Amino acid sequence: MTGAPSIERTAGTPPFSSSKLSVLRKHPYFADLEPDAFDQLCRYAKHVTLKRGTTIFSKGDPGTSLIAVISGTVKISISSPEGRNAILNLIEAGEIFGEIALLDGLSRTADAIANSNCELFVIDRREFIPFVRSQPALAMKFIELLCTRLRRTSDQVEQVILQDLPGRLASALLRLSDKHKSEPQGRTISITQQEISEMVGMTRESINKQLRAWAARGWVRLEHGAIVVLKPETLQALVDAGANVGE
Amino acid sequence: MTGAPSIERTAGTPPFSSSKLSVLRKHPYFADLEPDAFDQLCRYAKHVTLKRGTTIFSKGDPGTSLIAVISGTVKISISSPEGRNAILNLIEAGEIFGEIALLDGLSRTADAIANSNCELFVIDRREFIPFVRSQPALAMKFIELLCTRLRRTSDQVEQVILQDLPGRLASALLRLSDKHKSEPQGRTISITQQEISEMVGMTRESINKQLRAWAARGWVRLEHGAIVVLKPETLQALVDAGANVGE
DNA sequence: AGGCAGATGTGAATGATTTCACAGGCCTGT
DNA sequence: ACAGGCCTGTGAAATCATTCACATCTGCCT
Repeated sequence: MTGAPSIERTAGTPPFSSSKLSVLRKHPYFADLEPDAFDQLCRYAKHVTLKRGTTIFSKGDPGTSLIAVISGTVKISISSPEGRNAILNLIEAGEIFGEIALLDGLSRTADAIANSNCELFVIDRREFIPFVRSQPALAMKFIELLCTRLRRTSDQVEQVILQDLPGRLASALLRLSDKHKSEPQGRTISITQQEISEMVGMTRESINKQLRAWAARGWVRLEHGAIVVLKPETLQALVDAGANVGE
Repeated sequence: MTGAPSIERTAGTPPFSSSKLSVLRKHPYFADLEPDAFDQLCRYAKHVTLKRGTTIFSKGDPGTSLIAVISGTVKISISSPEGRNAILNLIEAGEIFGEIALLDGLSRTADAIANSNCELFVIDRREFIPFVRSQPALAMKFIELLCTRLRRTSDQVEQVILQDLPGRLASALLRLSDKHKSEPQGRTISITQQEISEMVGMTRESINKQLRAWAARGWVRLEHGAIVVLKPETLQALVDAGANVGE
């Protein structure tokens, strides 16, 4: 919604603090990469900081870069002509996105928007492709990444087609809470009900009513801008059952 | 629904007629592979023939093989506990499937069932993985394949969430008819309405009513077990509009 | 402290799809 | 040639989710 040009064409900030790299270093995509290779990769990257709401790229843009999130979260979404929109994924610190267009050279399949203030690393295709050739292990890493994405997206199709509102909502909550389960705040998910509704593909009102019904039974607790999953097993059972078995 | 064991564990038929390979050879995945490499790949393959309805593998199975379709079509689908099921893809002669589990070594994400009598080539992971290492270009091919699949699946999510029945049906018809547009029978799609309903994720009855409405306007023609798309541009316009603009 | 923007909570009316219950048609196997 | 099994066609009733129209509530900015 901003009139700003795509991030990919703005000037980068060549030097960057190496401490920021630890977020990436820890992540599975890069963890078992040789130190040299990793450093070289970082040398190619542009460091970018941007404010919540900034468009990073839009569906249909020629996509020539891979982007890593250093801090903040990025929303991958699609919107219809009538203004409805669907959130396909939320990318958090340490994760990367934009790999499809990078790898096949075609246009971006969705919009990417900063969902909070963000710091990113942007790696251009021109520098990246030759680099991959010099590091065959990296190609394998990307194959794994693509497989993971494909599994996740297939799952989404499955759920949207086969499950009803309770099932879809439950599995969205479980997926989101699993992402953070090892962290101090436990199973608290920081997200608005509006955002959940766009991930699940149903209206905010419907989501709200379902969440309150579950809150009344003690399965979740609702906070302002957050949801705490209290009974993950119960929600999981709901997903496995496939439909309203006492929603 | 058959009690037969998974295809992957049945004995193959080592020798096979080389003429059958031309179906594969023509396809983009293998077209620009060196002849030697291609021949070697085929030597690893088991040739299997099976009848309509046979289960090739099921969701959750350990997936250790890549499968190429020589003739017939294979249905990739998922079913819910209540018996609803969703068709994710139809694989036709010359195409391959099962690559996700092959590449990441995890379990199969969906069921694969012979949708007609089929001839297949089955390549085992044990033989395949070393082969990929000896042919780095092949890894790139698989990255492309995965990207294609990911684009297609993302599109599906987008449509199921953002489009209504007419939009989803129209785009399913267009996708199916595009696959065969270069063939003699033109835009005739051989498929039952039941199958379409499972691809689109709505009931057969709803699909039937919509199709008849379009047939009355001359946008499609319905035959027994087939649909002819007469006005692809009109259907495309319907998809682009995003919703009922005179469905 | 005031006020606005974004987030949440609710009910009634509306609308889209599903469910259910059939009927006829077409093809295939025997 | 006939029987049974998939396909297709249709309408009425029931269900689920959306839309619409508000009322709070919270936090933040000034």
